[in-house]
Amino acid sequence: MRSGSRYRKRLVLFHPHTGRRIMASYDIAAIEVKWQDRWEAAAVSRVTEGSGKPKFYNLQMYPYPSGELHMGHLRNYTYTDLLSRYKTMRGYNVLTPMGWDSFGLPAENAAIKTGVHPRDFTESRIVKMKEQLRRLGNVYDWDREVACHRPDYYRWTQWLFTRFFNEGLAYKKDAPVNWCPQDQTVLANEQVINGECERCGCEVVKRNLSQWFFKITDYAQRLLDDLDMLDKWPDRVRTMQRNWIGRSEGAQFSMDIVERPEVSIEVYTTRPDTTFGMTFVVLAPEHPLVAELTVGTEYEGPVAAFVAEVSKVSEVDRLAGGNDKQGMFLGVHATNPVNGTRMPVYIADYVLMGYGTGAIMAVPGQDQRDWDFATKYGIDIIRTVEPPADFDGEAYTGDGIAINSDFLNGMEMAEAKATIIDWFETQGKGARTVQFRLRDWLISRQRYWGCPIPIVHCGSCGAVAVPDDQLPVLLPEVDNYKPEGRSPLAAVDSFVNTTCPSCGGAATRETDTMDTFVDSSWYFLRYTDARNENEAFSRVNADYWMGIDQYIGGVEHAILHLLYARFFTKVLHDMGHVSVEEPFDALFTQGMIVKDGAKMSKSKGNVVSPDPYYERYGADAIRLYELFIGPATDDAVWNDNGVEGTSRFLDRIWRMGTGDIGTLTERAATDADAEIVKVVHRAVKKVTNDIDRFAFNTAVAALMECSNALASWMRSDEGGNQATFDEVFPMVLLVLAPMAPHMTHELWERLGNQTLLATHQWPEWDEALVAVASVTLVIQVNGKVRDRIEVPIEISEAEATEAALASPRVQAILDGAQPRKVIARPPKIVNVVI
RNA sequence: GCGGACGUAGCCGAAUUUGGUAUAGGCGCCAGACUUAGGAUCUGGUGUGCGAAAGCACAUGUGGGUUCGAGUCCCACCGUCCGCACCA
Repeated sequence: MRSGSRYRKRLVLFHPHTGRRIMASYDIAAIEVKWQDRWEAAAVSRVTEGSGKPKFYNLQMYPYPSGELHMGHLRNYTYTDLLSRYKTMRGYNVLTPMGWDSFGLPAENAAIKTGVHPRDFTESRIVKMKEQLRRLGNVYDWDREVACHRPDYYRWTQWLFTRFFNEGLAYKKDAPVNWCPQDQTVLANEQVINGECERCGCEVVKRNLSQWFFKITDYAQRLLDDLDMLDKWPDRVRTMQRNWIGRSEGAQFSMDIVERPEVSIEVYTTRPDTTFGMTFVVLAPEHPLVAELTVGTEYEGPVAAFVAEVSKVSEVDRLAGGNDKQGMFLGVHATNPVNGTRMPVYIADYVLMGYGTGAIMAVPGQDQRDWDFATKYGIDIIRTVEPPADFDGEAYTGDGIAINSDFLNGMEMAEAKATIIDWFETQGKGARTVQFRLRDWLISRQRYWGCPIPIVHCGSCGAVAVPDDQLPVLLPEVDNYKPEGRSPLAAVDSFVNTTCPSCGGAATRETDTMDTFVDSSWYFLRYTDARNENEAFSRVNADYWMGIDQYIGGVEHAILHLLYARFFTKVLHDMGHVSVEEPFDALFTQGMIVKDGAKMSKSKGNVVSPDPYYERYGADAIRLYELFIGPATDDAVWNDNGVEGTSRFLDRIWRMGTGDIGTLTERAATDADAEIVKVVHRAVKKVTNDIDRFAFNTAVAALMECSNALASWMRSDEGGNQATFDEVFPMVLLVLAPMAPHMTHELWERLGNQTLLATHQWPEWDEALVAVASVTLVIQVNGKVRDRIEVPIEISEAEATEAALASPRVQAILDGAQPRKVIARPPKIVNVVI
């Protein structure tokens, strides 16, 4: 890219001979600052709940305050501001707040490196980020700013935690959890991607630790069911959530152990119809019965060794084994409840303790995993579903007729399932059950820069919630931020040692902090009442603004944040704090900006800073290119020349508005004048419809086309009509304003308007002008375009046919012959078939 | 492996509603104008092949199909991306 401001350069350039200023120009920097000040002074985005207008809650996912915005980030911010300004002009009471997801590891890691307090680090970056958002021209209701690291916010995060705790929705338990050795903290399942830490990418290991969980599984069914209501969400995101929740229906039943009559094994299966085909039983290596069944036997030693071996292997490697399944016989047998068959009991690495009962009935005939294991260890295989005649696979998992299954024989899968479950239930041996893949949300973290968990551990009272009047539990100052397997808070004696709020005895504080996804699970509610000192938010305000009419963010949160926030909203609904059950009525997931084949990121070194573009082209041109770069849903490749293009377009609008293009005269309107009015009305309609469907790239294209037409009209020999220009040019400015607010505001003012453009109403188009009187009728012969004629739009089928056949081109091809068939679809097309 | 999305000029992309003018708009490129100069601005051109032109033929990943007509619908394949991945 070239350096130096084009606009500044133009300001000093004049034609050397004529003295005429040869370049339309304006001091873009001065105009930007001027209007940013005006918007602030006019408080265009400060809203109250008491407006008579319909409300519109416009929200983007609040960002981590990194301090450095790059072109990839700006796309998102441009969309939000565009929508904010557009909806305001459309007459809505628009809430567009902004805040900071300001707890988290970057600030803490910086503190470890440089010693600067995470709070100071974070606050300074917030200041920088706000400057950058202002520079882009974005307007927010800053009176509602929230930052989750500030005590006036996390006080209420803690308050919410204690509500969850009191309801039994927050609990502490010992469990094998995901431990990230790099970040020295535990992670939620949702934060482990293919066995790796979502943040740092290093391999996660399992550790048995006592951790805090939120009981999101209590809400699994509702979280699943209500996805159906979210019809303004991308299907993709809903599907991902459905899969993550992972509901399955089946049966649970127990089996007696032949050698140990006092012991029975519970199994869960989604294929109870295949129970007659069960030839062995498998326990997960971590299953509690493993030790019990082998203690004192010859199997005890080898099995213990095997279990130790398996637990050493990371989950990734364990799953990476694919078809090579490792297992071991336990020396005992189980009885198949449906036919009394005696079957060996194994442990195997392919059965997971965390799902179902941690034990399975193995049916190799109908399950490929069981097939693999059975063939490896020489176990019987019985088919109980008749495979299709042409089936040449191993296990057959599809639907079919039950065979070798006694009273199920001849039934199809669904009927067989229902029948056997009824049988289990009447025999009292088992029951119909539902399983979810979703696990409870692990929220404790062994890190400093997060919200302290407001719990006191008392020797006699157990875990006690910190009472409301003692909130917030402030983050203590620490000497060392470095995590060493436990929270840095644990090293602060004055923090740890306290008294029990319940009995007054000596007690210790919980030293873990919360996952930052807890903070972000309710911030949108705080925005509705951000300065409330007595409550997290008032129900009146929350009910006025919720649900969020448009939520914009990255698809990377499809499961994490979006699932947690839905969970929180449902809990708060159930507690009576808010009426809605779903927070986000409409969700839009925008694509990323890609450069050199990767998402822009500091670590990849492919970040494009907006600074030089601000210098040379200004905020409006950047915004416009962010909109124009491609479909909003798709990833887009950054093109250094793109801003040049949108800048040229803006420049043309500017020169048109300041009389530097063509001529305008006072005269009676001509056909060309009438036509340009139509062109503008059509553009207004298209821009409006395109914004409504998030097709910003085509909205910009429509305006470019419109401005090209305007310029040609003004440059034509007869020039443009002043009255016509005065009628249509402001319309163009108005619809361009949400995209390029600075320049349009300036021109709007220079055209003599007293009112602020930002609060002016959106222009209406006249359908009569949008409608076309005549169209091009395409005449095809055998599907190939052979002629085009102008016809009135209301042309009849007969007239169109006649006109087509009268075409000299068609006549020439027909050469006197009769067409076999004529298909007329007036006024668009006639196809003559010969 | 399973599921989903996508594949259009040199590049990014358009073709909304119901199958009906494929390639809008931008970038880039070529030529010209104004110029001491142009990296500004303006004018014209720009899918491929044949042709002086009119025009003709061929082009939406590949191959089939449905249809008067397919970028759009159906089938198979190739490629790219995303999600899930021993969840019983």
